[in-house]
Amino acid sequence: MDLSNLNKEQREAVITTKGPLLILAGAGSGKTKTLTSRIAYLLEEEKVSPYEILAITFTNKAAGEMKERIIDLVGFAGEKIWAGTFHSMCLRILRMEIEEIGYKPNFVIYDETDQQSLLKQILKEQNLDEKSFPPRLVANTISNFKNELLDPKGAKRYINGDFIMEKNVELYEIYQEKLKQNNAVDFDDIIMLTVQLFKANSEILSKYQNRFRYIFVDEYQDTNHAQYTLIKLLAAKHRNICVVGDDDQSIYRWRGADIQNILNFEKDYPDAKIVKLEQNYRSTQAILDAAYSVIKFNSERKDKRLWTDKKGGELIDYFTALDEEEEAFFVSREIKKRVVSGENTFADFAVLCRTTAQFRVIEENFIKNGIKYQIFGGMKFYSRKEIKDVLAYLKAIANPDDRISLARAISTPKRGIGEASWNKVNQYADENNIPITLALLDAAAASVGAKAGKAMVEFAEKMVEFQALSAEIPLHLLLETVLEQSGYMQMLNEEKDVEAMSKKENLEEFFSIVTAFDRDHEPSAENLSHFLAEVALYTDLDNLNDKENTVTIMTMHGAKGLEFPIVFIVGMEENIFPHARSIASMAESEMEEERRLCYVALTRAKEKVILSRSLAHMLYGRTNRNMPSRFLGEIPANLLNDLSYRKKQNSFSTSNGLSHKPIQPQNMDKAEKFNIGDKVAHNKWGIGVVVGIKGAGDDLEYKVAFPEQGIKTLIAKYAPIKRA
DNA sequence: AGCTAAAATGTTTTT
DNA sequence: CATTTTAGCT
Repeated sequence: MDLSNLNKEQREAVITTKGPLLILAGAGSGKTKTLTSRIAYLLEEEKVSPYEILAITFTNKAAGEMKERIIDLVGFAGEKIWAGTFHSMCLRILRMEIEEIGYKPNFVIYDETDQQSLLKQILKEQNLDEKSFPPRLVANTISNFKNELLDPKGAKRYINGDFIMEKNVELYEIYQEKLKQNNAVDFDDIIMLTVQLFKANSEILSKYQNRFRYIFVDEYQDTNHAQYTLIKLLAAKHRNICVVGDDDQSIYRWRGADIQNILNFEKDYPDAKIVKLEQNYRSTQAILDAAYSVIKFNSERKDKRLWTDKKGGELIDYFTALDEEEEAFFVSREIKKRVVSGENTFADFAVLCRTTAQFRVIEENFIKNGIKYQIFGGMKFYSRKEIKDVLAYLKAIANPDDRISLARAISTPKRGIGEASWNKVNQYADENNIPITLALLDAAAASVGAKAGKAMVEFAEKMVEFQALSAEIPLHLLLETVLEQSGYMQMLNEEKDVEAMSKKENLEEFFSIVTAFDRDHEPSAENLSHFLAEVALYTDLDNLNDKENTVTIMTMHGAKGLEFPIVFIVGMEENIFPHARSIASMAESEMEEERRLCYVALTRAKEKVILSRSLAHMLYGRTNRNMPSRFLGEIPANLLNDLSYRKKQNSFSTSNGLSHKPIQPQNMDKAEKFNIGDKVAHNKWGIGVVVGIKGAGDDLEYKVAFPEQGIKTLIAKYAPIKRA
């Protein structure tokens, strides 16, 4: 196999096929290329079967891309490797083996909303009020336990006489029982239960240990204890484990990621080989210098510095706006300028935000300015109300024990069944130890009122019918039947507002997703569960479409592993970035995580970074004023280019009176006048001839004929053209 | 039970 | 400011 396109370190990583290997890969150091080459090398040179390879990536999209690249290198065999996220891999195992630990194979996955509903219900039953036990916090505590592989028993050790913690552990215990009763698992269970399964049954563990002779884990710095243990168990037999990571890019410690996993790799595997990839192929020297100048303020890191052949590069632009509207306008203007001049296309840009709440202003401004964009993160498609409603039906069909989904389905549309009646049937089911569906059919015996009782029986009978259908007819037909016969469609048709219209559109889209699934799956109960699991693990990051010519708007977290020619980072303000919570926490470690996030954001850029902030900021209906982000101050002034037209102004002296002056275009003074027939030189397209002139002043446009590209329309004030 | 209107509350980051 | 939760009414 030809390895000549790899550098020395990359090649070393590729040909070290036996034993533990740690690849410390800096941002943009060709990590994916190295990983895919290494897998291709195993397949081609060492004749390893693709079935023996497990590759764990951070998103399903990354897994798909990795597979594609491997297929490019070695052909169809690449299709057969196991590649996916921790969650998708564990789910695949659980689907086959979960009965071993007392769940049924048709289990469903609870998302945060389902989790929240369950917790609220438990709090009510326990007479604990939500003020002292905010469900969010309880869920968080439980999540932390699970990430540490602590079951309720194990969690007791952490009470230490703390009343709140004691209650939290009690709640955890009940929550876990209820999940099992509902035959449901939450996100963290997916990992924890797989570990429990492996620990409970050595035969099953051996099966997978034997199978996976070669294991890869990407983004190892962001694995938590449960994931770490899982990999350690799986790799124990063959010990051919290759992990890739960068401590400077660890940005998920808030959800349990443990940096020690990467730092202790050498302790876990004393014979580990370590390869460092420090040459950066992505960014210019200016960007790397800026990124380094920020990250070097962290004390909790191994010092290292990326280098590149791409000397120089453009300075980091920096703009101060009056308010977020103007900040968004600035972004639009900069993008438009470069697109109209022909230097870039929309797809070259990303706008990175610290929080999803910042998306809206940007989005609205993009719409106003006709900038095409895609948004990743924020409100997910599958968490929309109408989608969650139909999913509740499907989940209850797949798993009749799922009372959370059943409760949602039974009350949408309204059937005259209220909380009181619902509680009665639940109690009746528990007391007689019968499935909830049977209890519903026997509503009268549960002493539910006549009207509500009749509705319950009707509902339950329908659900039983749907269940029978689910194994026989394709999903899209099942969906259609459910929407019709449950009265859901009728309910939507009666709502005549705009909302209802958009709900219907979303359901249409869901319908086509389901139809697409049907194309390569036979109707069966298993495939319904399979579909629901796919939906549960779906993130819109997986849908990132780089073929569309659009600007990408996303969080900095979402941008991990991606790259763009030009990156905007908006909201460079204290309290936004770094986030107010990490400032308030006083823990230096939280600030260091923000700083790593800044490092990740900066190193996404290939050619240019454009930072911005605004002087006034709206939060909860009040105007706030934030200081410039400390990270701005950490970038040396000689790397920054201040674009602000009011740069001499003090940040706090601009309260009132300042009107929105139009922003002056940067190269106004340079704009030359041309006539038809003049020869002009364009930065990107070379020499062309002016063949048309339209408009005047700021709107002056030239039509220029280029030999290669044909006739292009250029806005005079932005176009990078000179007389030739 | 279920609607409407008033009141309260809240934002990191995500598999 | 938005969105969600609750109280009060029918």
